[in-house]
Amino acid sequence: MGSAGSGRGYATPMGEESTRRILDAIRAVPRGQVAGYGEIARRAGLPGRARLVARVLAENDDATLPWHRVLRSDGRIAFPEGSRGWREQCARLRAEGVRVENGRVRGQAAAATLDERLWRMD
DNA sequence: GAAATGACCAAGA
DNA sequence: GTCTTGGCCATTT
Repeated sequence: MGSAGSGRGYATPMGEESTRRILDAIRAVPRGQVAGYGEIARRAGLPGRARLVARVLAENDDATLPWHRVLRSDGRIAFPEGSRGWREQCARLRAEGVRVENGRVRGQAAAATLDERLWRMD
């Protein structure tokens, strides 16, 4: 593949390639299911870069992106309780049939199941 | 160029 | 169950 960037080898310092993959992975989450940052990062080909996923979400402008389906590994919402995004995510998850209890999502099993169900690499 | 920050994660107490 | 520590990486100051 041609170097999209100028002669500098890493002209693409994880700008669009990784970001695009992360967004793609998030979009791959089915409705009513949830995934963790680590899972998304791993699926995007960036193991250990969960923080990058968080940053991408914070910068994203896509209303069609199911960002509300992305939670912490504990199954908790990443936003501070009472915050705008917190309530938004909570409401949206509930609307999709996800059981949310006081900011905590009951469905860790769902996330684990997701791994087997959606991205199972035979 | 170094320090601080951030929608994080795993392990230990 | 909760809190703390160390570690990750990219952007900002």
